[in-house]
Amino acid sequence: MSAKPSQLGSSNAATRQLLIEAAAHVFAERGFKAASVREICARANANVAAVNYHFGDKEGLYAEVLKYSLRCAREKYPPDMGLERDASWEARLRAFIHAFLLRIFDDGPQACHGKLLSREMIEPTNALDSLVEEEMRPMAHQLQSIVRGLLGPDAPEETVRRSGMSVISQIVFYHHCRPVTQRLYPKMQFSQKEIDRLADHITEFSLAALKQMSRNLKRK
Amino acid sequence: MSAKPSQLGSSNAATRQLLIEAAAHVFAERGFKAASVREICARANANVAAVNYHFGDKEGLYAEVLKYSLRCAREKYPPDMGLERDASWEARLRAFIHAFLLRIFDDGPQACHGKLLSREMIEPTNALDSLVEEEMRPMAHQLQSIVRGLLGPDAPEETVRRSGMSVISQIVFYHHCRPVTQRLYPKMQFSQKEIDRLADHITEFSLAALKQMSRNLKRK
Amino acid sequence: MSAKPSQLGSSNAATRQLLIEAAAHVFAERGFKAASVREICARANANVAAVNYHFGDKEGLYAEVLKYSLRCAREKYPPDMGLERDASWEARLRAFIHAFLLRIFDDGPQACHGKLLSREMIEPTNALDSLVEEEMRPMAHQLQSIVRGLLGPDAPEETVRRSGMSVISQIVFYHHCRPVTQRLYPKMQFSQKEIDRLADHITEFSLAALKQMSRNLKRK
Amino acid sequence: MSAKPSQLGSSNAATRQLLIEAAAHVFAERGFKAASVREICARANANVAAVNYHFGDKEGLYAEVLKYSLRCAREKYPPDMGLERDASWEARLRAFIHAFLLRIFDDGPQACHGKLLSREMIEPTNALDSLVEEEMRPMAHQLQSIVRGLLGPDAPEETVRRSGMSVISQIVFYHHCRPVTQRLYPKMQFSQKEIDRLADHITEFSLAALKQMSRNLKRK
DNA sequence: CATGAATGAGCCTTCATTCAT
DNA sequence: CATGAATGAAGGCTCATTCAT
Repeated sequence: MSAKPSQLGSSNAATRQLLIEAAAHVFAERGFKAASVREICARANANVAAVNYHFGDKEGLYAEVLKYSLRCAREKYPPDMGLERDASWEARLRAFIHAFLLRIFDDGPQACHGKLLSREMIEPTNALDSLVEEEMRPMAHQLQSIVRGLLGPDAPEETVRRSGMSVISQIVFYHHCRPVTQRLYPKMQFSQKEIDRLADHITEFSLAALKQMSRNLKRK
Repeated sequence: MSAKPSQLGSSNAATRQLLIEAAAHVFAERGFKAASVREICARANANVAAVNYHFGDKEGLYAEVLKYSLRCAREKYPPDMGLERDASWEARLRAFIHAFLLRIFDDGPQACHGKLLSREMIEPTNALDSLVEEEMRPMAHQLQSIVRGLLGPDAPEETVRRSGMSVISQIVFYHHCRPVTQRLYPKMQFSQKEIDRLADHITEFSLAALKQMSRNLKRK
Repeated sequence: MSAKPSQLGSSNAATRQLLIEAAAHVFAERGFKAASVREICARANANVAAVNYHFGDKEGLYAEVLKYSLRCAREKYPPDMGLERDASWEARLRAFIHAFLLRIFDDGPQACHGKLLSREMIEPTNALDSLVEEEMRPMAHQLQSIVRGLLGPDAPEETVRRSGMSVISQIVFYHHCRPVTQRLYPKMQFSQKEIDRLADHITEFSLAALKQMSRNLKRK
Repeated sequence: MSAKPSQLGSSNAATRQLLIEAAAHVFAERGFKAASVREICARANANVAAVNYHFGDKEGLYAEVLKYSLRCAREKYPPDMGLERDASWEARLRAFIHAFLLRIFDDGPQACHGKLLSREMIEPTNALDSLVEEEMRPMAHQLQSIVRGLLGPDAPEETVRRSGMSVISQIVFYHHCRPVTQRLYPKMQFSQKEIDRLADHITEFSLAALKQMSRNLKRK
């Protein structure tokens, strides 16, 4: 309830958490190098030395931020996407796309998952390795099984893999290239509704492609 | 008369150019903030004060680098892509995709256009506005005319626009998410041949989607 | 009832002692300023705040370390050096030199007396005053009485005092200038045997000087 | 004439020199670790960044200080000590002792050679290696030839070496243990006159020892 | 009583920039 | 015109110390 967390009993964990959330914001906004420990601590109402005390150094804090950001994203958008067991491939694809879009565009004050990942793409840190294994590979598998379901059992593995990437690329694009798309089409806003429409389009485009490709495969 | 004459008479312009090329490299590799004027000058065999002398300040140099990088990319990969006037839409799409991929993956010492753009996506500078108008909007128009050619005249404008983005997203993806794809599939190398195959897949996927969508439109 | 009980009942005094011994080592190795309370506490398996709790502050700990180090040295090398009452002046001189050498080169884990004193020479603290009175003055008197015994009753007081310092200086030298002597003569090791030989030489040199000076005095 | 050296043409070299002299003082007074770049720069009327600009870092400055301090000592107290070629061994010994004492007690504002060396004894840095080779080994040789001259050709090499150290130790002692001697004998001041008397005593003591030892050798 | 958490001053270093030459 | 020298702000980090528990 008070501004200074030191009055609460759990001030240790509380300060730690505040630091992580503040850092997520600052790292997302400025990048690792340009982010300053001082700014992060100021946002968290903590002392300059708090980062070194709790996380060893700036890098340690960053690693913790990435972990936390991933955990948040997973909790908020669980990998099964709340689908029924017997959902059709089409429904699964739509759900996957929709959930991924939401996850990536979530700028909630606690995570900034999308922005942090975008920065990892440009300047990968050691944290990326585990991130790929823990988060991205499972999702890639999930998507590939959907794609295979749609392409049929005769599709070569490579086609499945590449088509999966074609689907994901469309999702990621709107986040990554937002500065360009917003300049190209200023009317475009990423409201909840717009994201829904986006999901519709990506699903439609991808389904069309996959169905047609499936048909092409049978023809051969 | 001085002890250290600047090699040649044209050293002024030459130094300027060397600075820009060195800076392109460093900005691409480290980002604007983390790039240091000292490193740039060292690479260009120039004095520490040279940047401020030639470009006013670090930002001025950065703007010049972006301009130069765009100019290089345009010269190397001209917008018409060397197509004949009467080429089919399919051929045009393939050419567009292929040229774009090449352009984005060109890490030539003089440009680093792809990496610089990637960084602009995450932290847009003032330079992005003109970049969008001069480079991206024309390309977007070009692509949209191709897409419209494939979707047919009845397709709503928005569908054309979004489908264009679906095509571009697939191209951009492999560059932007390279750190992830390389970790997911370590065998994947972006050799010339691989880029060709990539272009084939993106073209195939996109054509399949567009044709199927065109069919869907007619059915209605 | 607490989760981490402090091992034993006597942990208070035990921790104190552990701190002193750890501090002796660290202060000797790094010097007062460069020694960090954290390192000392870590070596003593104690909390960071333990130093301030037990000794007020870093300086308080240091003072206690010096006291302890002196006490240890005294116990191990008692001032009478185990000589018989009726030993000759020559024997006394030899015993004094030998005992002093041993004391100064003792790097036992509990004392580091020599190194600590060396540092006091360079940056005297308040503790030095009492150290001089309690330790050095008695030893100086002891040595001077030996020297007077050898120089004879006619020797002026100042000659006695200075000759005493000439003796002590030879002893101290090998400890203080060890880094240099070891570089000059790499073979030189301060084994027990070597220290014995050292004592022999210093005794021989000093006795020769004192006898000759005594003869010179009588001649006048 | 002005406080700010930037008005002089040679401000670069001037600032450098001022920094070295200020640093010599501060390093001698506080030791390497405890000395602060800020204090050094303040004393030299220079900016905090000046040290890094001129010497790379604190260690670089320290190395330069040691070099400079050695050069000063050499210029002021040249190794030949201004003796005539045919001087007797006794005269040479006296000159050596006197010159060494002066050198070690010189607290001139430019060098602080003695104090810096004392600190090197306690915490040797990389610089000590070359210092030993360039300065101490030549002096040790010089002294040993004098000692051999006095002990005669029959003296074993080791006796010569150790006797040399016995001489040097007496010289060094008064500087190194000054805090103790001054507390033991507060009247003792290291005025020019006192240093002369010190030289007399050390010479007398050493000559007495060497002559007596030479006699002992012959007797055998 | 004894301690884990938190503090703020201080450290060295790097930086883009400016100035006199 | 072009540059080497110098600047001061800001960076991350370590430190001895304090305080509530």
